[in-house]
Amino acid sequence: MNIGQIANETGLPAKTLRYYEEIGLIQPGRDANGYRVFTQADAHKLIFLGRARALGFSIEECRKLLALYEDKDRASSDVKALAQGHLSDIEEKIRQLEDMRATLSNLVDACAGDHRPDCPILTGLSQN
Amino acid sequence: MNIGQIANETGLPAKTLRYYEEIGLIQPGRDANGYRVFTQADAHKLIFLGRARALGFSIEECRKLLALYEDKDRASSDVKALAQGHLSDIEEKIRQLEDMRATLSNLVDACAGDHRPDCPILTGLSQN
DNA sequence: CCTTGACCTTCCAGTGACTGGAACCCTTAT
DNA sequence: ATAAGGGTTCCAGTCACTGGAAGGTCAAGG
Repeated sequence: MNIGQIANETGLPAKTLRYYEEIGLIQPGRDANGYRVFTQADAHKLIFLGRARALGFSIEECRKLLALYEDKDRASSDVKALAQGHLSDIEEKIRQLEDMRATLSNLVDACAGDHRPDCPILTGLSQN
Repeated sequence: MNIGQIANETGLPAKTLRYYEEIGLIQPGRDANGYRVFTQADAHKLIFLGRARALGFSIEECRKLLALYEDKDRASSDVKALAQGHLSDIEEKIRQLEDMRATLSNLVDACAGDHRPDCPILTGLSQN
């Protein structure tokens, strides 16, 4: 399959597939005309990658997940540790965003939002 | 004040202050020796910026906030609109992260995490 | 007077994970 | 012959810094 077809099948942009090859996540073959040739195994791998990325795993984490996935002798504890680490990261980010939301929504609620210049949002950002 | 002192006072790294000058957020003066000279007004502005950045406003949003802050004829509705837009972004990000957390924590919970290779996390990422 | 150390300066490169665009090649249909 | 719709490479840009190199400035100590 050519890059366009695999892009369709996996939902990943062709640009991304080229990038993944460049950084060594995938190794598609080449046709006589220089076009990349993707197998069904590549498609499978790419769907795996797409899912992992959608769960917020970094590329390097994806690389490790892929290695574990392909290592039939892995210990599931290794996978679990990686996933739990990432889960902690996500939870930390959620906490930070919730802090921001709390502060910001207080400021927004306090602001009249009319034609007058007085604004608790601005004074909240500048004061104290 | 020199850059080091202002960095101390505002909690922002000197590198960041130079960057903020480069992109036109601040315009410190210069001493005869070429050193940047910061006033108390600069410090005030930088603290404002630091707070806005800590609330997740982008640099461009900060630029607008600063302009509104310095425009004594602004309408508070303009500030509120900006802040509400950002608040929506934050809430959207929280939603996405919570989705990730839900999926990921299901997978993690399903994984035994022992020496055996069977791993619901990997199968969850690869299947269907 | 010289040196040391702590400042400061500029400029360049790298981060992560793509994304856009230019310039060009290949294939098929008209 | 040409046009459309694939594909290729390579370079630049994104965002908000951050690290580092090479060098200038300043105050204190020997």
